[in-house]
Amino acid sequence: MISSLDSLNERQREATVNTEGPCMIIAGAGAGKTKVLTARIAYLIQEKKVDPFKILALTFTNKAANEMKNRIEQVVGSIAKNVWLGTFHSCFARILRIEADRIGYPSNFSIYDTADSKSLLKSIIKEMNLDDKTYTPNVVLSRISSAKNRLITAQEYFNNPLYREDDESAMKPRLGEIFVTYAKRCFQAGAMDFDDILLNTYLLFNQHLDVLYKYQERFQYMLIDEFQDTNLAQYTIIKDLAVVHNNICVVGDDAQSIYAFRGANIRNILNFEKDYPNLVIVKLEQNYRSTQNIVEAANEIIGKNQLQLKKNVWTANERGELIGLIRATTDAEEGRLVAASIFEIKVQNQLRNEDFAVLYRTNSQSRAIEEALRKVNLPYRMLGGMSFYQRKEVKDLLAYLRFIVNHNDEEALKRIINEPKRGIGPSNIEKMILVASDHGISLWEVMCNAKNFLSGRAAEAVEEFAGMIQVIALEVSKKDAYEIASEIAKRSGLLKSLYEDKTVEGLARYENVQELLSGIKAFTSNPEQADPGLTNFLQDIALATNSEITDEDGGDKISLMTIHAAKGLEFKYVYIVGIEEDLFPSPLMLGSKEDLEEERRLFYVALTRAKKKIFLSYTISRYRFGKLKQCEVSRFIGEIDPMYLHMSHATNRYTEKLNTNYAKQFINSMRPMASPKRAKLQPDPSTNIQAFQASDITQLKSGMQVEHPTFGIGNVITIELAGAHKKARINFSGLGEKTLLLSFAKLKILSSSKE
DNA sequence: GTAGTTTAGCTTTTT
DNA sequence: GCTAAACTAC
Repeated sequence: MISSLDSLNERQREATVNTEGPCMIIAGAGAGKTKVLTARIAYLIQEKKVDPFKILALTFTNKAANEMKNRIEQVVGSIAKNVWLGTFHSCFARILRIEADRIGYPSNFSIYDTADSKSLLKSIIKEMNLDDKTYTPNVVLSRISSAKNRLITAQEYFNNPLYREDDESAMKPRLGEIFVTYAKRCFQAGAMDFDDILLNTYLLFNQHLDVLYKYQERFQYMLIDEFQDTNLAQYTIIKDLAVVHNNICVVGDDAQSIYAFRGANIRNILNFEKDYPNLVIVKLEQNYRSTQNIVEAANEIIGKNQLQLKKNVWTANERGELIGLIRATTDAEEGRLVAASIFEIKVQNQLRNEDFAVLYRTNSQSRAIEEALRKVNLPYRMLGGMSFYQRKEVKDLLAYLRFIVNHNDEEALKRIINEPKRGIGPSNIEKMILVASDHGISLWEVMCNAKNFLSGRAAEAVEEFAGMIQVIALEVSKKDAYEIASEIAKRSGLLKSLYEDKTVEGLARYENVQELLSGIKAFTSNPEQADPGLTNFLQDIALATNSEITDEDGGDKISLMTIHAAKGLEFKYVYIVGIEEDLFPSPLMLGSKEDLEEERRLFYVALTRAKKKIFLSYTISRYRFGKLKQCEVSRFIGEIDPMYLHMSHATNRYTEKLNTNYAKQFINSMRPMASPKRAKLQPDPSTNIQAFQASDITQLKSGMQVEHPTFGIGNVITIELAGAHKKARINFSGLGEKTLLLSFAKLKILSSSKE
């Protein structure tokens, strides 16, 4: 018999073996949802002898997909690889690649990420001569995105007077036009954005019934993870696919629906029964993860919501410890207190770093925590945030690769045409775009014949660039992804220009590119890799966001991440930081009761990550947008019965000192002194700018006297490394303090001062 | 016209 | 705190 069935309780077993017909598993937090899902797939393969190729299992994140794949493999062996298991986006993209020609796309279509989409929208808005303040890319994209998630195409949107009225009353009457242009440009570029992957899959199935039949036939069994987070597009596609075999199993927890902002519709799970009257519902209500205190406090929070399915989450675990409250004065102190608490608990209980996690509402909160952990030498790992693949230099190299594969990829071309600088500036690009639209040919074709349209140096630069791309594009079928990537990195001059940049940030960028290259190497040299080609690599990378590369250094580390990223994970000790009214709930989510309920579900998700103990921390002041702001305790803390809470010792030491006005006083004392009146920046006539020779600024230290060609003579106050930049605060005589970015500043060192 | 600097402005969460 | 746009100098 299957070993995995043995470790299941009665309900879990029921959810596992009930394979025929529609089934909904409502799984409370920590109830063994992943366990059931994997057991179910293993059961299908081993017991029911179902061909793995005929099983489709969809998740939301790559992380969840990978974990599930590994667990199934442990039970059924390498045959597990044949299961169609992946994120909605990656599975549908796979189908779209196969069937691309049916909807007029090339099978090697590019995938635009959010940055690409916004950039394209920006240029469209500019070309249409619209005010970029009423039509901000953010607003336009979210409108387009939500339309696509509701299966509304650009044309339908444009033709429907209802949407136009909506947009007109929002003072954005031309949104429909922008949408249509955007869709056209994406199509011409052979590119899909994230939402297109869903929308086009839907259109493919609806316009080509033979294709739909093929996949309906193929997917004999379907499993959907995190069903509460599906949007209309996802739900409709699943439903269409399930028509023939009707073996659809959805797993979810309405209490953990936290993606409405991206179109998720909690009603998909609340109303699922209406679409499938003979639905079997299994509720997994026993929590195996957390202590009684945690389960009860979390239940109390989620009980405040109206929109939810009835269930009774309970646990047989010990009562456990109370929720610790940590109160700090600033975000930096919050970091210190959290780090100190982790250190103390770790030493006292002989725990590992990986038993701890720090969760926050926004990625920007990570900085203070990181600094504090670094100071006490606690190793940590950050998930999400500004991911590796979003770094400029990484995106640049990937854009080169994308463009080599797809010469129509407009956004990729925009990135690389003058990066590194090769003398093809905005006005020349403008010219070529004009020529292209006049002749009805693509920008790429213009570039290949630049001599006919441009003059002199610019034409040469363009042709050289185009020639380089052509040469390498010819090799795509002969060489693997790594060979192509390292060749283009060298020949484009990208590596060289980064190598020559000797600043701290230049060095980091160079290393990032090298890291990307070795990542590609790992991809091509993986023995299980059937297709090491560039096209395949790009398809893989486009939808793989962050986790992969960070997971490689799998040492024993504390986890730092947003609450969203923590869904599905568990830790012994969980610190939820920044429980403040202007942060969590997010002020942007207080528009409606439903929004607030989503924030409350988010809080619920955070609380239920913990096995042993939760710490909630807040501070009375916090740096935001570079300024110190006063904060209030979040309403969510007030929603927890005080019987579950206690103030931590560390906090009391600080709270003793606090009086009622302390926060205000503190902020006032921290407020930087009013900057001196800006003097008009006239170059000092005594400085001969022509002869000005900058010194090597890596030598620069605080206390030195320096000369700037424009600002004159000043004293270096501090040199600080702020993120990717190195900055110097310099007090110039007569001008006051100025902060200069050292990577650009031209400074002459006059004295090496008191060293 | 292009490259080099400085400043303004904006940040929820993710595929 | 970081990026893109605006500005300035070549």
